[in-house]
Amino acid sequence: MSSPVTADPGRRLSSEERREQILRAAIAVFGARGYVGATTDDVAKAAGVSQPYVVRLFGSKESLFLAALGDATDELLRTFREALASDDAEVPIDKRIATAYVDLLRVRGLHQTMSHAYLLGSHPVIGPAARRGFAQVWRFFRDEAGFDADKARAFLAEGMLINTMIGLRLVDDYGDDESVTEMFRSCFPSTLPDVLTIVPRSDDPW
Amino acid sequence: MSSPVTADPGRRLSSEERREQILRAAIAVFGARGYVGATTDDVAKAAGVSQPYVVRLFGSKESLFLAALGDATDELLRTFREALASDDAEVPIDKRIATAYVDLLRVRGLHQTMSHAYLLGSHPVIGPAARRGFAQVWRFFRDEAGFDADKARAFLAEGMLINTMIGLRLVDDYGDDESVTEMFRSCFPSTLPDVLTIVPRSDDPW
DNA sequence: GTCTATAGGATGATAGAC
DNA sequence: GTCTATCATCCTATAGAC
Repeated sequence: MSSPVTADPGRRLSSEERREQILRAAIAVFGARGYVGATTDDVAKAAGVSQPYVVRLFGSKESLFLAALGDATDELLRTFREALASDDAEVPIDKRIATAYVDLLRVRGLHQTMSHAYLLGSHPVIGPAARRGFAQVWRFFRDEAGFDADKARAFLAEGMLINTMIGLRLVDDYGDDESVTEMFRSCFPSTLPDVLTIVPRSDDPW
Repeated sequence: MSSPVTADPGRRLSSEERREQILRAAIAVFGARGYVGATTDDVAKAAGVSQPYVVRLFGSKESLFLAALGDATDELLRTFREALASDDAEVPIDKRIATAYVDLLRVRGLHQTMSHAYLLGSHPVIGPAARRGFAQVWRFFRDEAGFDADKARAFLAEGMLINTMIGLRLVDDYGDDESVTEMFRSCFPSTLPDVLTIVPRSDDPW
């Protein structure tokens, strides 16, 4: 089936295992449909559980989204820190972080769940959480990676553009000309191996 | 009241005038809440008309969103072309376009309506429209402004970062430290006059 | 730990009057 | 050109059994 993260739907798991599983599904589903557009039933189906159980475990759709956003942000920062720590003298720091960011596309919906949150700044609950998460990333670049403000800004900007191209599902549907292909290529350095195999397509609902 | 675009709510207007008025409201509302999150009643209230009338004029919520997206994209390109044409030798092309982009923040929700659309790539109707609109902007940079691919990409990236900071409503609520203030400043060159007066705040619902 | 059944509240769209 | 009234659908959340 099309569920992105289902693992042995029939089994009885610990609450902790289920949480993880549902969070994965939530990131995929929220990423594709957004906070309001995604239903708790979408998430439940993707995780292979019932809709009321999702609500039961997380309390509300809002809490579920906050948990998914927190999880995505944590995973992003963890991956960045790994890239920073892997003291590969061959490859400069910024290059390693950029590669890590693109590799993270394997986690379906991660970039887009964050992007959706970043667009909801006027939401009374999600807004503040989104601002906190975004600030965490900024501080990583400044304090941990050692970028100056300009470098950090440029880096973040490229990241937001990547998120946009991913959200647009730009890969296989580029209207009536080739300029979009050029655009897409110029965003993903050709040195990166299999980008095209991990980028979500327009016919992929999640 | 809080309606962003209400003009003489009681008057009887031509269909064309009403369309314009409702489109303005739709851009503001969709920008703040997203395609799914915004209701046709939100738009109606912001425009000072009844909810069924909004649906009547545009056929459906989906068509209304497509119209709003098209309108926003048109206005963006028109503004860019104006900036390009104003042959001000003092200021280089890219600087003029950047300034025009920031000035467009006066049109509430314009940047964010586009950003929301760009996140809905897997939507069967909105996805293709969003890809077309984005490609139009890319082609403007390449074919009309004369940027090379690298320059166009960098420019687009900075734009997406600006959209993000606007969507986050980052201006007046920056959590627990000053790093966010720094981040915000580094995105908006201080040469720009009154950015802070036209940027939407976190307590502004639209 | 997990499900079925369902209440209750929006919300998009239609019918029809003025 | 514009409104009021209303239907039908969808969706979150709760109740309660196993």
